[in-house]
Amino acid sequence: MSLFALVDCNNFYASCERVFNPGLNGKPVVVLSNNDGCVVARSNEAKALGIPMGEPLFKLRSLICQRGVAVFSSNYALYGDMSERVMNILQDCCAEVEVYSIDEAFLELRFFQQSESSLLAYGSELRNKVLKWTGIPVSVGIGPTKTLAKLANRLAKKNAGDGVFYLHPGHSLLQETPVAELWGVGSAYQKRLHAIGIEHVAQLAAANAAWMHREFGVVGLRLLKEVQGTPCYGLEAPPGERKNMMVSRSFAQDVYGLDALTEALAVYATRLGEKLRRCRQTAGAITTFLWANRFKNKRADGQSCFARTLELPFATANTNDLIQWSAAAAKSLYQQGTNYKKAGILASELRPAELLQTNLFLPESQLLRSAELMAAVDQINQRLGPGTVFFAACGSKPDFKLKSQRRSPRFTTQWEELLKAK
DNA sequence: TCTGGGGTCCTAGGACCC
DNA sequence: TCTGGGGTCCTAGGACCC
Repeated sequence: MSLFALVDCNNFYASCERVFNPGLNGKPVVVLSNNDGCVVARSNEAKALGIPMGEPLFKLRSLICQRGVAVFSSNYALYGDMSERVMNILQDCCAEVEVYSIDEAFLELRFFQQSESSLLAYGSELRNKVLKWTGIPVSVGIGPTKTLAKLANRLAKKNAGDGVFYLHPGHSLLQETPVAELWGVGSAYQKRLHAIGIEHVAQLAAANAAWMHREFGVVGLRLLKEVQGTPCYGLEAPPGERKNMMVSRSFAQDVYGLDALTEALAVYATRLGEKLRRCRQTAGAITTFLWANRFKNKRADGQSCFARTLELPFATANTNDLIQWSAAAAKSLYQQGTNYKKAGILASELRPAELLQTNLFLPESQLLRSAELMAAVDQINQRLGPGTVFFAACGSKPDFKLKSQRRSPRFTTQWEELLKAK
């Protein structure tokens, strides 16, 4: 029988903040999205106060004051580094690991004694090791498919045990677990399932396969099989070969002018170039997006998303190229009088940077020179801090568009920000 | 006043070809 | 005038995930 474990860090961002600030233990903690807009992580105490995921900060002001909620801006340098430490430990403990997101990983357990007690013991050992070595608490869910392991993880968090749960397909808890708790069931599927009387996971597991296929397509069929204990998904290879790469941000305020939009896009193009070069990829096409403010749309037609895709004459990861083409696309998309709230650039048709692609008008030597220039820029920015060198198109203060007023120090990645003894 | 930033997969429909 | 069947590729949009 196949066996998967899902290891998920508890309230990951909030836990990271606590590792370096133990005074936060037992207190409500929330972490905000970029721009300090919404709540994206909550400690258990914050959840108990009824703070929902995704709630905008402005709706929480009074609660935060009254209950002494600690509020942090996202500190991705810190979270990314802590994540790497956790994942390294998991990879030491198990040969087959898929890092699924910044705070969770699937493990495929092979050659494993499959009694429930030995599985639970293995989970506890993982848990204790990660907690001891990083300070991050994790929960472990184990089951014969990824979907069941994922659900087991939820149950591990909910049922105050020791944070480990093993779920087999016939488990009695499935009779009272709502289908919405399943991985792959969002609000749309939930509504359709409810409409035909399927409320709980056990009811879904008893559904007819042909009928599921007809009603919900292959996605629904796989969901059914997974819930029944037949794996349809294995561990995925690391996303070395990503298909797209995106950089997008909301603006702190609505933007009306083309110049300001172009400047913002230049900043995103810079980030995108860095991301591409870090992964040794080039983009064969880029799509430039502009979004009008969807909460206060001032357009007569109400349209809010505008996009233009450009097939590039040659694949590139050069910041200057990305800036030029995204600016050209923005110019063609721009409409006066629209209040823009967000913009972004998507790189697609990614291919390895080693495959230099030239054409008649672009000799190889020129491509090599441009790659060297970019490498030099990256090196300087790495050594002296991000944004030390940048293109003039980004304006004079490249980071002016992001609000991040409550970020904790980057304890583990910047020497100047090391935790100091008091 | 203030509302995240990424991604993936699947399906349907149109264009085009033999 | 009649107007098949099968395949591929592309795109837009929906649904889901963290």
